[in-house]
Amino acid sequence: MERYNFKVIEKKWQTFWEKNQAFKASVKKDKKKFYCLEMFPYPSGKIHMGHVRNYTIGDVLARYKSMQGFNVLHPMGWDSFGMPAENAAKQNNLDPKTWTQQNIKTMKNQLKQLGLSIDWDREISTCSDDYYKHQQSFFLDLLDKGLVYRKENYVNWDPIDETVLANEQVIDGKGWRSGAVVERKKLNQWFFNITKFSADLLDSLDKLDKWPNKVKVMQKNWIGKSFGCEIKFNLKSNLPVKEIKCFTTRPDTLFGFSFLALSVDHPVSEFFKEDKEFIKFKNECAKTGTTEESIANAEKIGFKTSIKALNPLDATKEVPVYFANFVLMDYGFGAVFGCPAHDQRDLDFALKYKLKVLPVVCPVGENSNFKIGTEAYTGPGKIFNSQFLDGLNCPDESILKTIEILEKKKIGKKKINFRLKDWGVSRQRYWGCPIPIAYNSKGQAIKIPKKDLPVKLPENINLNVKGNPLEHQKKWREVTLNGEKCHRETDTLDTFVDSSWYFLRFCSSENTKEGFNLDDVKYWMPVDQYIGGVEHAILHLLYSRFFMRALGHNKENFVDLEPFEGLFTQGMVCHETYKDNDNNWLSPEEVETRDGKIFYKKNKPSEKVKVGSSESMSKSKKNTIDPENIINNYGADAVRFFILSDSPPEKDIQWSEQGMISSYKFIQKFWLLHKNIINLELKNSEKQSTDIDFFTNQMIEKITKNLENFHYNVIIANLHEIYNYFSKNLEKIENKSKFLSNYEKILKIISPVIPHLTNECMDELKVKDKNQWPKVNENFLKKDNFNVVIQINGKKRDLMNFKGDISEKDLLYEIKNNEKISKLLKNKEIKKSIYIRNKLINLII
RNA sequence: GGGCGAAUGGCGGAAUUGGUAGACGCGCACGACUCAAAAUCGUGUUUCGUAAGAAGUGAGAGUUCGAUUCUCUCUUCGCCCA
Repeated sequence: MERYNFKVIEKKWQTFWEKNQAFKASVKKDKKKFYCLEMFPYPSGKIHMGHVRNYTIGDVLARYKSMQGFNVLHPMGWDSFGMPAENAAKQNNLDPKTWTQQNIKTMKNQLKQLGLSIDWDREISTCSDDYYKHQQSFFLDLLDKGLVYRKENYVNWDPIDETVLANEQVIDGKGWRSGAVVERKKLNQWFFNITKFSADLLDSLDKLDKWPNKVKVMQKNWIGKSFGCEIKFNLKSNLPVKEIKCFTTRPDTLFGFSFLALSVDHPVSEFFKEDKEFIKFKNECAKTGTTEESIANAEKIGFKTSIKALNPLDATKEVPVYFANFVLMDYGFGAVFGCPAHDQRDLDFALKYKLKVLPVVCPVGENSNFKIGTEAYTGPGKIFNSQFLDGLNCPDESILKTIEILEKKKIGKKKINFRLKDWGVSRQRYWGCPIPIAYNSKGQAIKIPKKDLPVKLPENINLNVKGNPLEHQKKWREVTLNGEKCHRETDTLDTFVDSSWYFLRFCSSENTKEGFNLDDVKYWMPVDQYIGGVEHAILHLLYSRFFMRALGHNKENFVDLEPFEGLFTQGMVCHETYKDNDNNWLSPEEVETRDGKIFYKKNKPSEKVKVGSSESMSKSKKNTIDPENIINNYGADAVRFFILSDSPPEKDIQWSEQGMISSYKFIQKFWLLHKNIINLELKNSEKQSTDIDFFTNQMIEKITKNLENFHYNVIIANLHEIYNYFSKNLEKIENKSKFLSNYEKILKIISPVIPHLTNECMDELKVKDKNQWPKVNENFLKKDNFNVVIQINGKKRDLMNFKGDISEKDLLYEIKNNEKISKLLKNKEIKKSIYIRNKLINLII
């Protein structure tokens, strides 16, 4: 019998789909739409297994929804600006554009080999000026709306990459790519005013009921709403500044106030800028970094000033004012009041500088002698040592009551504070979207007129220079605006900007005039199902949510503001890691398994290899498997089948060569089964049992349900069940046409997973409506007979087959004839029986 | 330190308005075919026990006729935030 030649057949169908524009999407107002989107890839060279998993999951869904009659939009594009292109181009003396385009070509070809149902006519690439000119236009719109502004700000500066890093690009105080110790530097930066929408971004999370809870919680924490109070502190000093504002969530601990700590960037620091000791201290602080994490882990240090602060509730008490490294200028007011007894950070500081520690919250079971040692008390209790606040229940009553008092005395007011900061979008890099701004001789920022967009990136320039290569492009920088000589902004936009609206662009990717057409967007948006890695849970998703609001801001009837109605975060693809004796990573190709142990393949075949834990595939650990090799060896259907098989899609999956081979065998086996089926020579006897109808309809129901719930790994198990059932029952077939009509339905319901094989099979069967999801025939879901579990005292004792809906009385009668059960019931009285129709009976004796 | 989640055979995992635990696959064992091997096919595979039977879903308790599923306490692991 002929083997299944996946190379020929997969190519055949991929060509067929392309020629027939099988996946081309267009607006059809009378049809219900389904927008299925997977996070678009960065064109880094070749696709990796993570892409295979992501896009297979999306493709199965897109094909299924299309078969269900939805008008499906399933596009793909390239997140093609970013540092890797610039770095690679530097190394290989190439233009980033050339490098990127080559990669796109390679990866597009690889994706096509997977047989994805993508509308390639809508392909976009963020580094193309067709795309970024609209982004520049949006930038100007947002500027007009007051949602973009420029300010001087401290940034995380990566001295190796010579660029500004976002807080989340700083890990343990080091650059996420270079590993360099991050410094603080003051630069003029462009900001998106994301904090304007803090409250809405937070509150709207509740509406996203098709998002994983985990992601919503992460966003919630990130936005970080806290309820508290802003308090005015009077100062005693010979400086002109007489008061300072603080934000606190614990105003009720005000009587435990023993120092005031300011950020080194606080306006008050202006009066110290000549002070050598202060400058030294400030430089010391610069080493701490700016992330909350690095600040939390760093040793708390302070610089004592001669200023005193008065306790706003009792002006007879004064405390020292410090500058401290743990206070951030961009949270609250850059000043915190220290209450060491009830805050660990404040306590560490107070102990170090020998400041007073007065407890004001007394835990239940303690008395007024309660003392604080080296651990702050943050739990509940009763307020004491606090004059008129004494006796209040902490925290519920005490916080509100204190705010009330402070408001009455006009020294404080209720305030809601967010942790979220505005989004700094300036990057000192070449390979990004140019910011459509120029500066005149006075340094004023002037908008590039929309008619002059795009501001194109200069091409083929020398990248091997210090700092931002664009700064060296004298000619490019020159521009005349309103008759005035100006020079262009040389910073480019953070690439997260590119990906914050690409889903809108897909709706009308061919529109050259606007970024998107409002009617198209109204039809296609929101994305019904968005699929991607959980690593984008915060930034990309939050920025995209911001963009919808920013673009829609002041615009009536824009679209529902949430871009992604459904979100699914898939797990990573993992593989064991291997090292040689010198701790160098080894790739899976360099090792082999013999007698359950792992050895070198080549140079030292008798020496064992150190096997490490299984981790997500990464080039640095060399534990990657190249999808292209796998597709070439086993075919796209087999890869799709395997990548869905072993684990639920939301969890990590373990790459397994054995599993891959067994998936390949399944495709081959199924083809043989198919050939056996179509070659059956049977009469159409009337005798055929309805067994196969039951099987088929139950399978349709099961697979439909599993598709709806993303239980794709269970669908693979269902496919095995289907194979097992058909191969075992082939000989029993008596009515071929009935059999084939069931088989047809089966081919359809498995086609989203293995589309090439099933399309070929359906073609041979001359199936007409291949792209239609079969309906369940309810008659074949209800069985005539049921296996009823017989329990005695809750323990399963036997299984008996009865007609459906048999009465309890009849059933008990039948049970008594059961030898096994009657033995157990002998001389016993049945005190009670619980009967669950068609399922179970439990006899209590 | 806080939040969220998870824990089921040798392994990946399945089963939810509380009702047959271990679907399906991998691995393993035995058998068939073969001079032999691979491939393929068949049978078996939670543990203990020859068996009858008993135990069994991280540990312990609770609710219930009945708990992998619900409640509480604990342990371990993962992720996020600090």
